[in-house]
Amino acid sequence: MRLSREQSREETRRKLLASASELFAERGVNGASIEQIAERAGYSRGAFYGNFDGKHELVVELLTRRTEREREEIIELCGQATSSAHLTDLLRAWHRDRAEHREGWLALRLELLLYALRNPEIRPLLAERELLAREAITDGVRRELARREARPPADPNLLSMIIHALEDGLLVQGLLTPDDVGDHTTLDAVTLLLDSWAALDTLGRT
Amino acid sequence: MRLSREQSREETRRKLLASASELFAERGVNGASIEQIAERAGYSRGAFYGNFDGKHELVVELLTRRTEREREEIIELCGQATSSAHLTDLLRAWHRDRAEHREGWLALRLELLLYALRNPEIRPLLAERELLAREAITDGVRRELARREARPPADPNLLSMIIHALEDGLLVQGLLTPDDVGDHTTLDAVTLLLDSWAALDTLGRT
DNA sequence: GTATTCAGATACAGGATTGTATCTGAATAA
DNA sequence: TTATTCAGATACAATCCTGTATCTGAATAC
Repeated sequence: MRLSREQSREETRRKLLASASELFAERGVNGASIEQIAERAGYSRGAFYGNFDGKHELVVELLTRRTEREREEIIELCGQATSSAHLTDLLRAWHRDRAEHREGWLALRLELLLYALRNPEIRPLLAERELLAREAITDGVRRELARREARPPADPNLLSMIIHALEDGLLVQGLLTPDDVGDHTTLDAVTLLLDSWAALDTLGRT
Repeated sequence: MRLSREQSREETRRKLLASASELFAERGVNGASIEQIAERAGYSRGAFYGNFDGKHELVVELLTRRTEREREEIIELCGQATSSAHLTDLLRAWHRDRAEHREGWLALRLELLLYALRNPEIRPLLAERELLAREAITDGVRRELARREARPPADPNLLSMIIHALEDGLLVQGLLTPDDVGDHTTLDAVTLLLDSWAALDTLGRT
């Protein structure tokens, strides 16, 4: 069956965005040329300029769609998590889904961070994703502490900020010193933090 | 006074490396052309190729010198720290020295990380710096826990890994959601962690 | 003081990238 | 069916970047 014009156009945009994601991870936003992006998607440079004003607009669209997709993933992950699911199980599932492409995923994240660093007007697009993730973690931390019959020993937003920041930081350390950071390290660290926060609250109440 | 050839050459290399650092932070390793690097340093492209085989060799040299400089900074910082200095004071001093150029510093760090991601053979050069920093933090954590009359509730290397990773992660979060991460956040977080680790040990011994 | 060496400048050729302008064939509308 | 519109391909001019080859003047060696 032939595609309608609208369908065809959307399909082209989708392929161009997917191709760009790959190439941005491989060669960087600056290192990937329009021609390479179009070619890998199976199109000519003309098709690219017919669908995007330029690389900047493509990046913005990419960020928008990525944030939307991650929102859905987070909602799905938390939705299927009954209150009985451990926070560490959620993190484990989250990391498992990204395990195969970990370096590529990190590369793209760092590239987009740098792009946001140099184009402050798009920072909110990336920030939204961080807020969503942190909110989900805040809920998880609350539940975990409740399970340990402890109350948050500090602002829950600080606690989830710590765990969320830790994920990024450990990803980087795992890249640079793989011998010191295994698959278990993040979970070990989070478990340790939850235990010690529970301990701090327990001790504080005596 | 005229410079000797050797001095002159070293001076040129120094200026080229400094210029490259700036431009890498501003426009990325890929986005900065040899010509721009040479021009900002006050030289021609010929001078660049006379001193470096190409951009790759310059990056390697840059990494080598940066690691060396950071090693000295860490040693100096820890050296002047008598055992009476708090870990948080050291972190405060460390961050203070980088406060003015925080975004540029983060940009360069992320650029070099991405470069290492795509050139695995140079990862050890970046890794060495991470190990140095983590060792210094390990010492600090040990002292802080001792001050609280507690023993490390887990492998001290994991504890320092957490704090070190946290620094990176909070830097990123501070960029994306500045409202949620102030200057005090890192110190708040580290203080909280130290307190809760001490609590966990205390509780574990009862 | 003269010859030599070398740091850095200049010149040039080849290739890559960009953005636009124009062309073609299929999808829509009449 | 025929006319029109539009997605995508092709062609082109302009720019930028790279790497090398050659030139110049100052520092070293004799």
